[in-house]
Amino acid sequence: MATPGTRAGDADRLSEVAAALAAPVRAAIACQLLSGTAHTGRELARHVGVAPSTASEHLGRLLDAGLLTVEVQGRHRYYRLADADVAVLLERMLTALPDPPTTTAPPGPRLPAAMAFARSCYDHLAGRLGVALHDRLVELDAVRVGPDAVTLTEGGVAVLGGMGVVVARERTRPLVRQCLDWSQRRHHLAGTAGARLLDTLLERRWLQRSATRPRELRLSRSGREGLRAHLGIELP
Amino acid sequence: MATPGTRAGDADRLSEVAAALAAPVRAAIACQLLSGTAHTGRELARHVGVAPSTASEHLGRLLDAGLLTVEVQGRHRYYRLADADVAVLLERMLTALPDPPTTTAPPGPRLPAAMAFARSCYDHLAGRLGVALHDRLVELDAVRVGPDAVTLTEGGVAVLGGMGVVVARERTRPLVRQCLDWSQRRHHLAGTAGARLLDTLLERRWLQRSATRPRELRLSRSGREGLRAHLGIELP
DNA sequence: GCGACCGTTCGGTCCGCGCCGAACGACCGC
DNA sequence: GCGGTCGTTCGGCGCGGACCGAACGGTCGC
Repeated sequence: MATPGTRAGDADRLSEVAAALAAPVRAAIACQLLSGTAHTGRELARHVGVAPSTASEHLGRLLDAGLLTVEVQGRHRYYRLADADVAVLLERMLTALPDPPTTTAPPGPRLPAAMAFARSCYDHLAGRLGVALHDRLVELDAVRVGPDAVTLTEGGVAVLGGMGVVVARERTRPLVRQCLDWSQRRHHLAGTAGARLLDTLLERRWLQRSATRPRELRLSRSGREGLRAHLGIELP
Repeated sequence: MATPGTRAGDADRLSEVAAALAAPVRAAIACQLLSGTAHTGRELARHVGVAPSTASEHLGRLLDAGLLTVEVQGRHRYYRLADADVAVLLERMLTALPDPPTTTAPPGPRLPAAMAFARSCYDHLAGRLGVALHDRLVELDAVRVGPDAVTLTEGGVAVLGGMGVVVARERTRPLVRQCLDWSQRRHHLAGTAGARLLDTLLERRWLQRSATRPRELRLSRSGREGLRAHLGIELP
């Protein structure tokens, strides 16, 4: 299943790694080492602007955390990232992190209190309904979630076809893709198939756009019945 | 370019986010919120086992770091992850982090103390020197790294030719290939070109095999100068 | 061997942080 | 209005971490 359900140990390990990177000096060292090259302690100390003894302590902590490896060569000790996993982790953090420090945006238009049951996300379906559909399609093996890619199965093409959704492979984007729902923090269905699905549901009047907030969607009676008939989903 | 070249600000922001997650309590809160549901401060306090006042401080820090959003509703304050980016970041960290805490591996058969500066890997060059050569050749566009394949460019044939390395296409294997260096966590050059390169360097006495450990190589003075002259590499 | 250098360890200072209990303001239900 | 609940802020305690300079063991070059 897509939702991991983090267990206690995860949080502990997470905090360990985070603590190892919490000091600006250590974060700078890690970034420096991210180039893949090895560096001596003194080089790193000079680069981040601390005394060699201080750098040594930081390097020790990074070693303890398992983020670094040291290689002794003569009177030098070359530090490098422990392995590819660590490099991947840092890269992911660096690419994914930038939440700007939340410059005050609190007033604004005030969110509609409750997350919409169904809403559109770009050109596909999101919200609780989007997640429910995604999960059901996975359950039916219409969409198959692999370690790297998500694919639409033969059966999936048939299931969608039965609902009047015609999917044609496009050059520009994958047939199916998972999109993380901010409100649900679960995946819903994106990609060409996701877009065609939304189109069809709107055409068939299974979904209708709200007059006041065009991104919000309402499930009609026929839509509820249609989804139950075609996919076996019970909706409130 | 493969190496992203992280800048100073990156490291700072990295340490900020890391510091926000460094405390076990905060990491636990973040994991709890990763389910996507909002929680009140007291709920979170109870869940992670601290006093409400303590939780409040932690929540304040997470807010400051931009990882959380709060939504006031009556006398309750519902905390949730700030946005999908944060969820993605946490997910990535949780999936990518597991560097096991470095289970003690010190005893063992004792590696030859220091990783060889240069060593042969089958029939081509590995170790730090192998990686340096590989990187430099990529930099010079002598070797071009594509998404699927690695190719030797026209210029690359010329560069190698200038060093006396004659490469001829063979039936049995690709001209160039990348070989992952276990000690360096970087690629070095393999394939026909890699083999011919090592041959030539040995013939020219730029490299010499160690008497005691034949796979280890020593870079001679002339080798150092030759590599600087032909490839512009500065070696220690 | 003798210096020169590299890196770690040690002692010491200081700041910040995590934790709590108590007090305070905000809000709900009655 | 009045208690009860929720959450924050405030003092206060104690620990751990960050930093440095000085001292110590290893290694290289001569």
